[in-house]
Amino acid sequence: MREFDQLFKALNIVEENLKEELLNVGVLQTVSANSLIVEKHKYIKWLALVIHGKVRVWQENQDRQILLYYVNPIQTCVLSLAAIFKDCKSLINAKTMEETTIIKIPVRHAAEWSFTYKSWNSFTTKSFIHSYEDLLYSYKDLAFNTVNKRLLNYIQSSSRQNNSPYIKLSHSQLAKEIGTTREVVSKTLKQLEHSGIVNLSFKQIELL
Amino acid sequence: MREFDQLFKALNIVEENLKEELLNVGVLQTVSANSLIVEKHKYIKWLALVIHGKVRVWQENQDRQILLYYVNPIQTCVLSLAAIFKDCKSLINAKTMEETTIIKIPVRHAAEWSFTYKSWNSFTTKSFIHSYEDLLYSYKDLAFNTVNKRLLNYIQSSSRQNNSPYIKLSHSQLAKEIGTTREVVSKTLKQLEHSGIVNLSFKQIELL
DNA sequence: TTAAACCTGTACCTTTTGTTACAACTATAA
DNA sequence: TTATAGTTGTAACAAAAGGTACAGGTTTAA
Repeated sequence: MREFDQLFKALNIVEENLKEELLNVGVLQTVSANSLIVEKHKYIKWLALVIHGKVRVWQENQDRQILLYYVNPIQTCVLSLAAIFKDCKSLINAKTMEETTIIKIPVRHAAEWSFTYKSWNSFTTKSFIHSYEDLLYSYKDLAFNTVNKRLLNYIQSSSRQNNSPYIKLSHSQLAKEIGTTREVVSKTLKQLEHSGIVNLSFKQIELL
Repeated sequence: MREFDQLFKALNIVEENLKEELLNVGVLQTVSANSLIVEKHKYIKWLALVIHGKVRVWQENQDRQILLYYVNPIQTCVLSLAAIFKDCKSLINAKTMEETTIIKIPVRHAAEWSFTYKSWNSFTTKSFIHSYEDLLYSYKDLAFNTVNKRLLNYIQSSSRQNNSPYIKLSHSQLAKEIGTTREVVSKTLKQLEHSGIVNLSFKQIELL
């Protein structure tokens, strides 16, 4: 299975026993775009590891949303990880952004392995730490920066990550990334355009 | 050593080898009130476990602050934990609120043990999860609630935790808990008082 | 080609939050 | 007792963010 080999390589899994266990209990699955794969308040039964594709993880409140993070290939949703160990309900939502290939692992195994296999332990620990620090950064951003600054931060980091000056999102999508409303994003983007920082066009922002 | 026994009990440490290692490398220390024990941008060399006392952990930006959490006895600062595994600089600040007894453990041991000892693995994992979920809650609160609501949330949870209707903090201290300014807290508290939700007196808020 | 759905811009207004400036109050230690 | 350091209250204003309403643009698919 090519996908499992990719997984082993990405997570630096060298233990033959762990490879075998993963092949035994892991379920390879392709999920179409825009599928809710983790839902708030529901129990998590599987740990999903993304092989190809992209998953968006967010929190919501009525009609507003705020992004937590994206899960890119060979990462995992740390919220799933948390739920494994606590056997509790999800605090977040996760949806595929495009057709996504995942390997699903029943939660109880994922918990056991963190003690049995060094590479798995290292993977779960790193996932937690990375997610925690990421959230810490977002928290500070939200606490001390204005929408203007947060929007610019988002655009800059998005541009950096995609290695492109073009951000292909509508204003309402952007609003749901940074936790505000569409109108505020439209106004703020116009300000940024007048300041010569971005160029605006239909469903696209160019970072100058 | 009474303090070490308390630690073993609180963390459900049963492995004799781990107990021995902790006794060997752990350093028992009493820190006076208002000491900075973790400083932003500095390397973390010790993992501190609080036995008695209380430690405040926060983020800051110029003259503003926002609380992350308090470390109460037999918990640990998860930020220290994170730094252990990454050998990196602290993203936060931590200060003792009162005279505090801690057991300090050199970071490299804390990392090794998470694979060697089941109870240690369980402790570190639970610490991460708890901290992550806590931060997730705070993030959502900050993203979607007004100062009024966040202040009330803070007062209510503080009252619940201390099992007392009295919150003994000045307005400027409260401002540094919820990430705003003193004037805003004063005004908001007055609103809450007029609504019959609290009684205000010098350095004290009574939750009705 | 046309309807429907979604996107963008913006005027106007409200609410929330932050800032400045001052006056008065309280606790504490010399 | 009295200075002093910190606390509280608040008016007046400014800036940031949110809400309403509507006009007009773009895309897509029937």
